[in-house]
Amino acid sequence: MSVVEQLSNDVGVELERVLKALASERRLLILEWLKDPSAHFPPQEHGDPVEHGACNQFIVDKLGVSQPAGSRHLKVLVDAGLIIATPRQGWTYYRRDEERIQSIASRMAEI
Amino acid sequence: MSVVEQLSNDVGVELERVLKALASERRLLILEWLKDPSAHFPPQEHGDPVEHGACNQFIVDKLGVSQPAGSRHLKVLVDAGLIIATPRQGWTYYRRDEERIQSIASRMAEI
DNA sequence: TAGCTATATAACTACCATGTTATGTAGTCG
DNA sequence: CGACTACATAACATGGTAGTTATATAGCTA
Repeated sequence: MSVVEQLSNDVGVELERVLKALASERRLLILEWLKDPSAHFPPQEHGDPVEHGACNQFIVDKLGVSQPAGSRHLKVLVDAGLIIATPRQGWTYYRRDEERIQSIASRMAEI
Repeated sequence: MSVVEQLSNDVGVELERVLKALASERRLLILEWLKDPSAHFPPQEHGDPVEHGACNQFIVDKLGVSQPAGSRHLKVLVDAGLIIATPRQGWTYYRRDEERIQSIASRMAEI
């Protein structure tokens, strides 16, 4: 199947959006950090870093941008389906959607 | 090797640029068409479509944008290393850099 | 309830991407 | 040489991206 024909697939439809989401050094860093939250962020009092991911605040701090700017980067990644947000006890935790990321990586092999 | 560490590689250094180049429906179409120039463009009087690719004019026409707009899309792809330009007898032919594209696809598997 | 914290949203600014038309440049051909 | 063609570049308009500060919302906690 051609890349263009894939534009009618669930992933293919979103291909341009996903690529736009990935085309940012800061968002690539976020995805990298989320591969191993415990290694990149301070210990969390609530929420298991492995199960739920890292909280917004830690990510924003590490990015070195304002809280709204970091929050929007995370939203872009969520909207592209690359990460999953889990609101919990006033915090929001983010983790990679590995299945979806893998699916996108497969499509990229056919670009 | 992590994605971030790859930022010191030849491909990794360019990862953001490549993703920005790919994050455009029009440029994805160009790459798709160049997979098989003979199937997507009229016969060329000069230049072998398989060896040198399709000429600027055909691509621009098929995109349906102005000549400068199409020309710039092609330049973005060239600058990202995704296609190769071959000036010849007043025309410029473009073909995919399959080796480079494959290299990028491999890196994407580690995103 | 009152106040604190975490996150999201609004409003604004600056910059980049992409489109256009106009023009420059290089090669072809009569 | 002069006209034509192919492509690149310049100049400009416009929309989207990404940053900021200010403000709203929601959940703890005393």
